[in-house]
Amino acid sequence: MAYYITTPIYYVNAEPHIGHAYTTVVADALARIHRLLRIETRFQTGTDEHGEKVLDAAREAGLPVKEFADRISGQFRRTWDDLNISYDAFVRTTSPEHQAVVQRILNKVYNSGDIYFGEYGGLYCFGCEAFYLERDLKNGKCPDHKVEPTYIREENYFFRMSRYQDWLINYIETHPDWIRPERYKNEVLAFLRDPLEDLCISRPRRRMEWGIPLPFDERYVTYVWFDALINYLTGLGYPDGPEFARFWPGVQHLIAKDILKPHGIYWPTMLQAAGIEPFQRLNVHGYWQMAQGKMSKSLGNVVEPRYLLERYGLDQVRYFFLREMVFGLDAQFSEAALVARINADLANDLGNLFARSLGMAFKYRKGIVPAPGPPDALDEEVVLAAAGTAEEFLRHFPALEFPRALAVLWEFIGHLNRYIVAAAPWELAKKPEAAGRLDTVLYHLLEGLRFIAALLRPVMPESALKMSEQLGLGLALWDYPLDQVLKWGRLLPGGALTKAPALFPRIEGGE
RNA sequence: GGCGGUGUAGCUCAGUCGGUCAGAGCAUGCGGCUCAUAUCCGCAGUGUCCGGGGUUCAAGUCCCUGCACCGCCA
Repeated sequence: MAYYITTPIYYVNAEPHIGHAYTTVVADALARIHRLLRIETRFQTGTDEHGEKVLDAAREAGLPVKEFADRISGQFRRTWDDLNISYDAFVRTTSPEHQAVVQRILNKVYNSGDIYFGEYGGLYCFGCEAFYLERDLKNGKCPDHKVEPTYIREENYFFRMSRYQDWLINYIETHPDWIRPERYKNEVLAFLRDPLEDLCISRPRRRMEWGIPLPFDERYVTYVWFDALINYLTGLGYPDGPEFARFWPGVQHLIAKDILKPHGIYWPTMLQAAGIEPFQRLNVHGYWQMAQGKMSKSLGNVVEPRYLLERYGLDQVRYFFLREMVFGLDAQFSEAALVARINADLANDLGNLFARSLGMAFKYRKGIVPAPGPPDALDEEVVLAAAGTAEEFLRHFPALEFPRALAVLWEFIGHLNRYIVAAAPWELAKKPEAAGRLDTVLYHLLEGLRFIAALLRPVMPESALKMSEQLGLGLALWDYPLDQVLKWGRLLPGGALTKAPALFPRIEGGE
């Protein structure tokens, strides 16, 4: 059993923003939890570097296009490193390996007769890199770029996508979970109710040179989407790499809703034409809506991941992303909401629980993990709740139900906070005859915290590690597969706890 | 213009097959504890479940219709 998760390769015409960061954090969390479950995992991201828009952006920046692409690609990579993204492969479409795979696929499809040479004339928007019909324009201008398109007539190569329309419809209908959530599956099906056009997959070099040359006609370069989608194969060393054999077609693609069409229509038909099995699943998520309206560069409300990290902390941001957005739906983003989550969930609920538990262990037991005595009803409830939490969390999380999984975990955090009040260790500490009882309560608290840390690893890797260290756990125990880590009683009495600053400091002062 | 979707407490949202469904968290107010990051625990709310009509013994939950917002396609 193997698990292959991908993000889109990000287009280097602009710097990373919160939307890219969300997709990538989700992919990372999924990769991490599968690794912890000891499922062989491959996680790939990268950058998409060809095409007109990159050329334009480079020109605007006054840099040679390759240098510009290098720079932005590097920014993405650094941002992911800053976000603690555990990718196994970072594919760049300008790499020789990728170019070779693209050309190989082009040849294959060309030779099988699904690419033909033809002429097309129409209104072309350079910003969109797409042709428009008269009726699509708003006041004669491109609806996206507000620019009048140019009439161009040119000869190009076309991919016979239309030929695969019926196959695709049938495939979607016979694989109900192939595109999820359902809403996006319906959108693709709705689109397929109309006849599917063939896809223009070339650009004449004399007009646009920044792309991968067609292997069968040097006068043309490859249309950027046809080039980009193939990255999912490149990273696996298609066609002969051992990774390809192991991880394809068991791939989970992760995308935002704006690129549903290329992934839901171009990509599967391309694979089919190339004689490659379809991907396993397309997972589509929504947008972060900015409180001030749609995020756009011109409005100046683009939130940079780096800013959030520096100001609020890495794990805080990762937690927020997963807790706040239901996968597949849009969510509101505001710094106020982020601060509210940090203070309520991380500082008050979890951070404070951790601090008070360790605090009491130090105050009453010199920072040594005590040996538990026989449990009473209260303690047994904790053990039961821990097992139930782990079971539910591990069910929801890989199913992309992050808010639900985290809510379940926070239920348990609340349970432990209430357990403290009910058991009142400070009262027990006053009575020498209650020493055994106090040991038991403290042990249950610390062991409960170990469960929490273990489950939080995919979401907040650094904080989970800090918790683990402060609980005095050796890495040997930490590295067991998750299902073994999540057995009650693995925290060994006699272990030495460590004091440390607050895990998640409160953020004071309003916005 | 065609087809999704959404509209539930101040805010963000749960509400599976129509019958404790009128809920959770946050924010607010009051009370309690003191181990803790002025944290934690308990209690308290408030809602024309978008409007109107209908089906039913019974409707946020089904049907029709109107409005608002959003998305996809044209």
